Amino acid sequence: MATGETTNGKRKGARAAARPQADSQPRTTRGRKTRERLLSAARTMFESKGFLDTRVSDICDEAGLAHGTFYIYFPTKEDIFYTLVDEVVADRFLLTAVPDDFEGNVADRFAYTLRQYFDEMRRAKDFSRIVEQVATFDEHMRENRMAIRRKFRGRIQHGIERLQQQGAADPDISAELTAEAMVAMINNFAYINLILGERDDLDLDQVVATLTNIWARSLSLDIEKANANDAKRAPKTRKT
Amino acid sequence: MATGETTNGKRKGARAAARPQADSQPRTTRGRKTRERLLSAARTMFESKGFLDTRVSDICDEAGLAHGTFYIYFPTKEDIFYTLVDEVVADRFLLTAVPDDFEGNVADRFAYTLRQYFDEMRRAKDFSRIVEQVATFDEHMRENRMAIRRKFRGRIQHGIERLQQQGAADPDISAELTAEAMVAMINNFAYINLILGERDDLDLDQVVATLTNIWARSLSLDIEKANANDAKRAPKTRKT
Amino acid sequence: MATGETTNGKRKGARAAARPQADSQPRTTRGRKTRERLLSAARTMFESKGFLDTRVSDICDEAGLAHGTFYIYFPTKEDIFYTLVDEVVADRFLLTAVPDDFEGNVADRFAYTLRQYFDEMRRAKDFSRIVEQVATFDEHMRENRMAIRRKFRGRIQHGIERLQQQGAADPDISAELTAEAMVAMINNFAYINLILGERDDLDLDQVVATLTNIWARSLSLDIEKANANDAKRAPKTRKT
Amino acid sequence: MATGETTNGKRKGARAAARPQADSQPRTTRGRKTRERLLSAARTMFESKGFLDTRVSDICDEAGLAHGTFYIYFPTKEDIFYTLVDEVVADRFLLTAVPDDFEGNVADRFAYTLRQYFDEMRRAKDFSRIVEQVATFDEHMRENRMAIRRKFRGRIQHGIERLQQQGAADPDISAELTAEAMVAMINNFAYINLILGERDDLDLDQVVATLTNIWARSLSLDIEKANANDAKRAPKTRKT
DNA sequence: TATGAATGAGGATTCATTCAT
DNA sequence: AATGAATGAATCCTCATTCAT
Repeated sequence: MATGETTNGKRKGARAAARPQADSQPRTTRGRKTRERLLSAARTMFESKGFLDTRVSDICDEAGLAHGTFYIYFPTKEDIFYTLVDEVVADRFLLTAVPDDFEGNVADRFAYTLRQYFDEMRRAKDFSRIVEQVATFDEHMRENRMAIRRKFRGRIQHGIERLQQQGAADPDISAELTAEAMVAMINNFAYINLILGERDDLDLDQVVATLTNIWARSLSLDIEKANANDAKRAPKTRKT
Repeated sequence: MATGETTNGKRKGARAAARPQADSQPRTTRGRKTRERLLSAARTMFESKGFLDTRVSDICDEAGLAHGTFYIYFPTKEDIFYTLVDEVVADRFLLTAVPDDFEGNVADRFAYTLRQYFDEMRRAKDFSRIVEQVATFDEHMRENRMAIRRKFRGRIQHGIERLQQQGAADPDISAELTAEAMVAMINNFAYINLILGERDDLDLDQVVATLTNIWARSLSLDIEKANANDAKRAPKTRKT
Repeated sequence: MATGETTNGKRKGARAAARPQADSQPRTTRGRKTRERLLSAARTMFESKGFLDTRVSDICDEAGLAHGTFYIYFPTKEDIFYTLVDEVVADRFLLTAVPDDFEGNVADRFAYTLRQYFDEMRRAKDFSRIVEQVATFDEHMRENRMAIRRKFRGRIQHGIERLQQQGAADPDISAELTAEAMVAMINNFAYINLILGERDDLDLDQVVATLTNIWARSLSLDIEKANANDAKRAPKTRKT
Repeated sequence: MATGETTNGKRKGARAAARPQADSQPRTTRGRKTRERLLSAARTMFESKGFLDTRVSDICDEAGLAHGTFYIYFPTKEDIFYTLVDEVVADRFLLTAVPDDFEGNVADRFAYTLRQYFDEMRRAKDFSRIVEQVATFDEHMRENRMAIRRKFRGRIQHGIERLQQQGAADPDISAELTAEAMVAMINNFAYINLILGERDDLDLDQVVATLTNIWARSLSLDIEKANANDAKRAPKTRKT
């Protein structure tokens, strides 16, 4: 025992020490499967009981594994949650990209993106609710959410600025604040109505049309001008 | 998290047994003062540590009272929180009412309300954050929040419908969905920017102007027509 | 929850946070009694099972208290041990002081001190064994032991130096190394024979005589000269 | 700590069930090498983290082997430690033997032995510290230590008795107690100063001289007489 | 009312050891 | 022989809540 070691050494030392190999990638197929089982069970439990009410043992029970097994793969409950988020949510932003061969004007594109986003939210409804929950007390998760939001806002802001440059949108409005407002509107609309499911009877087509309309009007969007520019910018998508 | 779940589950099995008189109004002056001290201490602690991290003993320590004293006044930690919410947040909705003698058109009125709301949010910034946190896992709190939101949305929706009837707003838009979108926009804008303080440098005047503009444009608001009607409806505010 | 709070907040935060009031002095008689019961039970358990094998719950069971009660009074098992050591061992050094009216020469004084020390070791035999155990892995305890040892050695060294100045001891030996050797001899003799009880049949009188003799001879002590000086130094003890 | 207790109790209830062939000598070269790697890794870990803080998995990691491999060679952590002790410490006693052709009187011989012992202690400083640690809670180890000590003491006692018979040492002192005291002095001096390294600046030559002097004086050793006898006893070392 | 001591269910985590491959 | 996944008993510690005074 190195002089200057921790006090007791037995428990304390062990506890403080770097976690063994937890979170390491399993080396065998069996291990990989077990890890998957844990992730799947964790998602099930988080979605049904929430993050706070889910115990590590709940996850293990659900996965049909001993308690100790959990710690071979994940150091804490937080970690398995982060991993889930990365796998489930991370690429959500990418999903909303408009395909290259998309046919339609700038408003159609906005509507398309919106629809993608809403569909994804509906799909991952339960998990998304938990993500929001965790973000209210977990700094790490909050930052994660904010980063995605900033990206999202940046994209909208950038779109507005381009339209302004094209003379297709009111040059006097603040692209930044308007974008911020649009993100707030979209996110919260989805959270309240799709995730919390406050109103299950919503017609998503109508919703998308309404929000797209708000967006267009708030910019005083001139679709003709925008279209003209679009055509010039990406002629390849127009090739017969 | 199954809707209707307990708050956080930690003490699930805890004795929910016969509580003496907890939560009853204290009969003596001294008792009333103690209750106030607890409420004040609770708010301080909730705001600084969050709901989950605040222990009943933290509240008592902050209030300079023995742990047991707490239960004379409140049966659980949740209860003191609800009480606080009722006292702090309850009348938030009322605060946004436009005074009778308000001078200005319908957009000014919207802007005024918005400003009131934002100011209040800024004022109760810390507490509001905790309310949002609790609403993500506490059914009771969530319902509370939704009720306020529904009221808020109803007011906006009603306003839109009236403007439509007056021929001052596009009759083809869905007043309901548009109102829902506006509430989402306003609430989330305030939450992210004022409560979480993502951007502390915001010029509230500009924000209010931007959001009001979005609202107006999304309705294709015709202020002249709206004004005319307003004048007829409430001539008393125009007297002098 | 202050922005920038810890990650999860629920468990982690709590665990990392400053322990509540543990280790505070109990305010009531009942509390003081309970603390005493815990200390007494801890000593019993430590002595019978050793430090490592004693569980906090063992102590509580022995004391007839609930597990949680322990943590009202002591933050960890280490702490209750330190407290015990302070109460049981701390003044061991003082115990070996020779009384003011002691009759006898310098060798008698040495023998007296030795006897005191041995008696005390025998008395606290079981606890002393545990102290030695803990000192092998607990830095805090080790330092505690070393400090006492340094004091002890200092006293012996000082005694040798004085005798050398008086011309009563060989001036050519290293007072420091000789003192160190004497302490090693005394401590280890006591540890092996009295604490571990390797040989229960020891005649302490003979042991004290033997060790005193070794000490005297190793200094080439001249008792006559030492006595003469002693008489001069402390005539009051000689006043008939 | 009840004598005969398990080492540390942690895994008391652990399955002490049928161990396959553990501890058997490996039959292949590869097996022998693996066993060596484990022993070497174990020593490294024990020396750096102490016995209690060293996990079986630490040893395996250090050895670059899978955790399961350990149990092919050693049934428990204790066992690999005992094996190490046997290999590292066992012959320590032998090392202190004075060579046949040693030139010098009886005090020189004592000094030589002492020096050998101190050198060896310094060499195996880290491991020795751990051995002392384990001896405080492991009955098996304690007995091991005591056996060595008894041998050591026996040798010194025997030496004293012979000198007394030769008329070279005070016949009135207890050879047994004096020997016990000398062993205590030597062991503890080495433990505190060489193993714990309380004082790193020690001049070993001076230390050996001082302790040898103490030994000689405590016997009232008459070197001349002792030499004379020595010469008679072992004339062969004088041949040439 | 107020106090503060006592309770004990509850959950996280570790790690020696076994086992299937 | 070697691997590394799986096990689960064991222990620590917290804190909401009750109770005796």
